[in-house]
Amino acid sequence: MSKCEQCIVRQFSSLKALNKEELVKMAHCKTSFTIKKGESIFEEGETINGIYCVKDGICKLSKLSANGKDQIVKLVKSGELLGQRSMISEESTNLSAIALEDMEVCFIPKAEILGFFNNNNQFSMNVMRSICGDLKESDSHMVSMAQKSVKERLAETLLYLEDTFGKNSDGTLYVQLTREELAGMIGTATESCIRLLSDFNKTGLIELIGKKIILKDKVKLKRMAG
Amino acid sequence: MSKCEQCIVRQFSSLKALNKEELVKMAHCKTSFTIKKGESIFEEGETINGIYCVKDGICKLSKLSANGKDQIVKLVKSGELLGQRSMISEESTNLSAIALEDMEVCFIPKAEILGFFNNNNQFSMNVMRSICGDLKESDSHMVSMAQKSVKERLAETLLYLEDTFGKNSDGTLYVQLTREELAGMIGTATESCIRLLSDFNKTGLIELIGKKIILKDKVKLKRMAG
DNA sequence: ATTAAAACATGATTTTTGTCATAGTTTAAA
DNA sequence: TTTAAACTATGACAAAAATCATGTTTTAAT
Repeated sequence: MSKCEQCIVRQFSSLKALNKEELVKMAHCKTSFTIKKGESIFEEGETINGIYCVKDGICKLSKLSANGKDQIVKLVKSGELLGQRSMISEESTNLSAIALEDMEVCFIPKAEILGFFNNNNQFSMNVMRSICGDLKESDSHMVSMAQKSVKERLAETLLYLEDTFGKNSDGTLYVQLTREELAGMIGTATESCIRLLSDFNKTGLIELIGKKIILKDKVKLKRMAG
Repeated sequence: MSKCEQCIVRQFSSLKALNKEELVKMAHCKTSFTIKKGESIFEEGETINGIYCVKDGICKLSKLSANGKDQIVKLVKSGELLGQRSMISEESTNLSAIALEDMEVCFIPKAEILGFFNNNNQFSMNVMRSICGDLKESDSHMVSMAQKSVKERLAETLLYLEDTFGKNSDGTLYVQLTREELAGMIGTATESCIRLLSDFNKTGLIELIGKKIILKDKVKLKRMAG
């Protein structure tokens, strides 16, 4: 059992408000495990009695839509928490969390977190702020979906991916999504997504190296994203 | 200055957790006012130092999109609170609140609410739950926008309007939205919205009486909404 | 190394949706 | 009460996006 004190999650998430004593308590009740690429941390509809800390790796939060397609609602990277909403609402999860690469996560039982809520106002406020941030993001995401064209959404999403997850030394986007997953992020058919990537490639906005993507003209991409 | 004890907002919102003493405190610092149909309670980008209680009336929360259209993110009715997210995030509002009918609202200053946060855990949990509910709703709304056709979204929205706000004695939907606003809810062009309403009318799903709408076949509408 | 499955790609076609134009109707203000 | 502005409605057309078909490439399993 490792300590939580130096954990990346502690540095970046609501957990930063916890004191030494609380961190020790948490270290004692947490369970750590690894998730292989493609495996799920939890699935839509599942009941989870606690929250997950993402120590390493990236996962997608997705929701199955009525037409059978997976819509990706959000990507989550190391340092962030998962499952806060379900825990607080005392409901089953409305999203599935699936690893996009191998991951290391810790599970903290609900009782522990609720204890922190009662004794540490700063922690409660942090959690509230984090959820409020998600809400704002989700609302603005919703407006994009409703009002922007697929082309605009693709440009927007490519910029988001580079800004949030960075790029490899060869300049390609770090997050490796399949075309189907990228289509699932922007809410379109896989073929439409592929076709637009092809267009972007031809017009010099991006460069495709196999299935990897380099953003070549971020200024134009930004203008296109609106 | 009226008491808050019997107020509808106290019955239905997070405020239900407040005790008598806290309610008295709140009654002393609140300011009540009326908002005429079409007027705004606050506008996107404004800083609001507190929250609003909706005592009477319905308003729309909308966001101006890049293409100049107003996307309606949510409708809020009496008994609900407004502005929680902005207050907690300590940011300006990301949405405008505009009255769809004459309204009565109260404003509670931020300091007061933060005081309740510190002394009343149940209240904090209620606020968290309420925001978590908004988040879940927003995520699922986003998936609808991304994955459903305009026709499906219209059917879905009409059902939502009747279920949430009810109907008049003549069977027409209680909330009176213009076609432009309805289009703004489902994320489409006004003309497309009007055209589809016309189709729904011709196929007996709904009946149009002037600009009022009656849902005639909710079963088929549900099936269509998917 | 071979092979099946998954992922990528592109063309052809249809459906959906947006835009522009025009006209009738309702609403609210002078 | 009249008059302008806002709203509703519909047609014609253009643009955007989905679907279906087909073929290639990549990946992973045997």
